[in-house]
Amino acid sequence: MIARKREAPAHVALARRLGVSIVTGERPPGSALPGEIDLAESFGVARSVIREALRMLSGKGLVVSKPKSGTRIRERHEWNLLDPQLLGWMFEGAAPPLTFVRSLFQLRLIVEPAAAELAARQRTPRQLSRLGYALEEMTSYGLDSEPGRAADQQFHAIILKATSNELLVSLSASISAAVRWTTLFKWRAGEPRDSLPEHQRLFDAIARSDAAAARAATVGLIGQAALDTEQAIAKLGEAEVA
Amino acid sequence: MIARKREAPAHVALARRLGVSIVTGERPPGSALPGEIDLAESFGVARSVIREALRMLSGKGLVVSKPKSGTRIRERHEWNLLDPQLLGWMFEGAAPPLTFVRSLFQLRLIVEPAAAELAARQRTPRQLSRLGYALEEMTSYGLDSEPGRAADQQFHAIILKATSNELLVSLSASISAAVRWTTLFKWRAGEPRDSLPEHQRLFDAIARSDAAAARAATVGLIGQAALDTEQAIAKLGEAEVA
DNA sequence: AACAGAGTATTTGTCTCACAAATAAGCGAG
DNA sequence: CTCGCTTATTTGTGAGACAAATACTCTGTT
Repeated sequence: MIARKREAPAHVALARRLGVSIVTGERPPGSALPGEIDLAESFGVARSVIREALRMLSGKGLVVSKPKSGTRIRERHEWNLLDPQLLGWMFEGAAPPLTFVRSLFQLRLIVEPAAAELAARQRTPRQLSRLGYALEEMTSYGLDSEPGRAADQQFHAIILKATSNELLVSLSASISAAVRWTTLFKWRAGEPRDSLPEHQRLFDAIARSDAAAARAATVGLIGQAALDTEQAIAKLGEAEVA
Repeated sequence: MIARKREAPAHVALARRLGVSIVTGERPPGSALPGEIDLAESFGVARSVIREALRMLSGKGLVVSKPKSGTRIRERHEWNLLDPQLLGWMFEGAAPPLTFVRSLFQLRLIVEPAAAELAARQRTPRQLSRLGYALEEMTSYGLDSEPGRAADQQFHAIILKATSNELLVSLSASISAAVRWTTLFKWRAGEPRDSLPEHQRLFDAIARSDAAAARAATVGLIGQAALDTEQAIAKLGEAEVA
């Protein structure tokens, strides 16, 4: 059972519902949302709840409100796409557009190999040891188990932290929120290839502070994930059509 | 004259004030904000305004509210550092910490050269022509003028768009919000070196679809900016101490 | 008929008050 | 001293009213 938060406050739940309906394209950019009074009525909550939800969305650049003209959905390029919540919302409905998934993996291929290089150069012995422990856990539990996936997240989080660049950490936190969903897709479409050997290679490279090898291993890891994910989406796409 | 918005709504202004006081470290992570009633009183607004401002901040991961325990400032690594507004707030007070500026330029050195490579490969003739126009304007107005700086922004925005990767666009939009402030610092500390030759090199590389040269030119551009900015901060730091 | 201006209606923005729900802290029993 | 209950405080939600801004309409003028 997923450790679902018992119950989010109404304004948070509302922001999610509205946010999902926007990022999935159900409500297109340029269009106007119903007035706050109408929204409150149709969702069965007070106007204050609606307003607080809208403020969260406007903070992410999704909407803009003006007196008399109402609340309109902003153009997609004005959205704060790197917001972790927003990225998560992208994967709430069906599979996201293929172009978006490709953009995501392209960004990963730019950022994460560079991060691995930095980590290989700057990691402390303590970080290396924690990295080894995470790798052990991944190996023993396997990527198809919950603790195994948690160890995987941990593994990559430690690498990021080792870069000692808080912007990189923040960026990858956003990305991994989305990656988590692509991983889910992969498993839903069938057992993907085993990524443990590549993880092992990455660990070894970081252990001997070999930046070039760390980069290569990361590129391999992401390239493999990109392939598997594309195939999974294609497969699930067929299933949906059928 | 800067096209300053006449007057932001109270909740937006409030979010900014509180946000700045948080990201500048004035209110440290872990500490609790005053209660909503107290905040409303001290700022002379209604509680609803306070709440809407807090919802914006919580959407950016800055704070978390719980009944009875109040609203607490979250740990820095939980912040959504890539939020453009948040990044802007970092530069509102005095100069930001040197480590942060270094992280920023390190991230630029990872992302923007890769983007330049992609742009060199994928740019359309139309984009190349617009790029040339922006370069012309930069040359004629000079980087020390407002229209010149606007053309500079435009120049880099076109390159990003040419990557046809919306996540890269979003990321660089965030970054450039911050870069704008570093540029200001540079000019305040004295006339920086002329970056037009490097811009010209970058344009030429993109024009002949030479990805490697585009990367090299971008690395040069950012490296130069990083140096100038560090010197500027050091200089201004001296001035402040004196 | 085209246009400019004032007026109006609608929508968000702000304020007030009230109560519900959750929970941290204090209190008391064992 | 520990555990469980009570309670007080704080956020969460609700209802209603008025203010402010502005898109729209309607009128009067050219």
